[in-house]
Amino acid sequence: VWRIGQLARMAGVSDRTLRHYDKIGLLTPAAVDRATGYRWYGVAELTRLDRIRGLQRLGLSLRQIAELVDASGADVRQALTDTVSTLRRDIATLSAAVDAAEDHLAVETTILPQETTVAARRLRVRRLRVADPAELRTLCASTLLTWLTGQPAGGFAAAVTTERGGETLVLPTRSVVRAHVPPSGRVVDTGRELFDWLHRRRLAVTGPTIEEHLTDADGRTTTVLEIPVAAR
Amino acid sequence: VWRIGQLARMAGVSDRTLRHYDKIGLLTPAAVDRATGYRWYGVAELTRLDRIRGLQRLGLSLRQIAELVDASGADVRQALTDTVSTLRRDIATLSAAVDAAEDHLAVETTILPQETTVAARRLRVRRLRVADPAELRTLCASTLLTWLTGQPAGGFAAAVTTERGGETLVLPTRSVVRAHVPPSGRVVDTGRELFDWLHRRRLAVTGPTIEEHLTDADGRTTTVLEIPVAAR
DNA sequence: TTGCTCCTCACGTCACGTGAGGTGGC
DNA sequence: TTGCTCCTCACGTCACGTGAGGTGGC
Repeated sequence: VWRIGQLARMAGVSDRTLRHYDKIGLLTPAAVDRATGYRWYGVAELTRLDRIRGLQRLGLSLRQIAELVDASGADVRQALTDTVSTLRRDIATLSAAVDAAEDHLAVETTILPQETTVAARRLRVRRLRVADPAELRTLCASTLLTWLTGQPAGGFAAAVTTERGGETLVLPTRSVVRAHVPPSGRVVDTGRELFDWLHRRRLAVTGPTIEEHLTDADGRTTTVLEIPVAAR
Repeated sequence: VWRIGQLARMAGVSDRTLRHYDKIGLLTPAAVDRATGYRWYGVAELTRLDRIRGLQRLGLSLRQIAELVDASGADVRQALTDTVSTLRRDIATLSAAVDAAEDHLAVETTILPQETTVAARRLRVRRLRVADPAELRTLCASTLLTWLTGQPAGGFAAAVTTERGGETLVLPTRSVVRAHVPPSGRVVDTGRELFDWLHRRRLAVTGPTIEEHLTDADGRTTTVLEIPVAAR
């Protein structure tokens, strides 16, 4: 009684959508002209299409809808409960991106810190005290630890890894925030930006900052900062 | 200096991800062994990968990142501003689905109303007054109009379409809420559920409800209710 | 020799949009 | 004859995940 375009206009969908539903077996025309391939739809198909679109507005996928379109209200409820959880997770993921983007827009920085969990780690270190941040550059071990919770000011505790002697330091599995020092950047500046980043997110420093110096065969070098944190 | 699996572990991504970035030209290995095809990565690639992942956490697509990974902070800001808008729209879409789903879960109903805008429409009608909703069934025109803002109680105004005579009624382009009467349902019950639905969303009725009776060649029939609305 | 790691295809995901190239009905 | 509508492929979208089938290095 209706051709594909008429049904499409009535229901507010595209004809391509109806062909897609036909292809996946979700909405089969009442009849198909053998000679021309024209699809013909009736009231039953309009009703079914309205239900399909209604369920889709509730966030269900076509795969779920295919199982639910002829099911009971109870089955729909069950599926909806699951779907709402999924949707909330998706929203949380997008919201996290928006928050991170707006923070980055607001703060004139180039670092892009990452929150992650790292495995336990055992280090052999030699402890020392540093009077001024400039001294750190002279130490320049591959792995350098500092006990700071913000801007270095006055003397502070530090440690460098060592082959023999020293003491063994065990860092447990922990949440950390990690950032690379940009190619053009200085470690102290990056450290400051990173502490600022933590403060804006109300994260507390829970242990030593690790400063890892990496060098490859081409002599290229980079520095990674890693601060253990906990929500405050 | 590092093989694909080592870089992957350092950066917290899968080796498959690194092969994907190689394929799309986003992150090319420092060297590839001609004989074995093994990919080798150095510090420059680690730095680049960290930036790629950082930009990804801000919601940028790999296509955008490919253009921005070597760009200035200003270019990144511009792209982020655009992306935040897109992300907000996506969040709004998902939130609308969650809201609709939770409403449906809360309310023990089978209708799945749809908000849409419809074009202007011209009808030739004969007006009448109805004493009781039961009379509507006896009128049973293909298009029936009622002036109600909630449950029918006592007499109310109505109209039916007519071939000749009567008056011309012009309905302007308008926002409407539309719902199908379920196969097993009664029109009056569906009307009540639909008015409840409007009230929960704080929508006001702004004109006559249209009750459209559709019949096809197989004699199957359905009824569609359409109420013009405005935000309150 | 045995694990572990690496390699290259190539399909699948989700719901269609968008041509390309051709035909039916008024 | 001219629009309008319909048809069937078939690729593209997004960022990889997941086998299948085979090989390199300790």
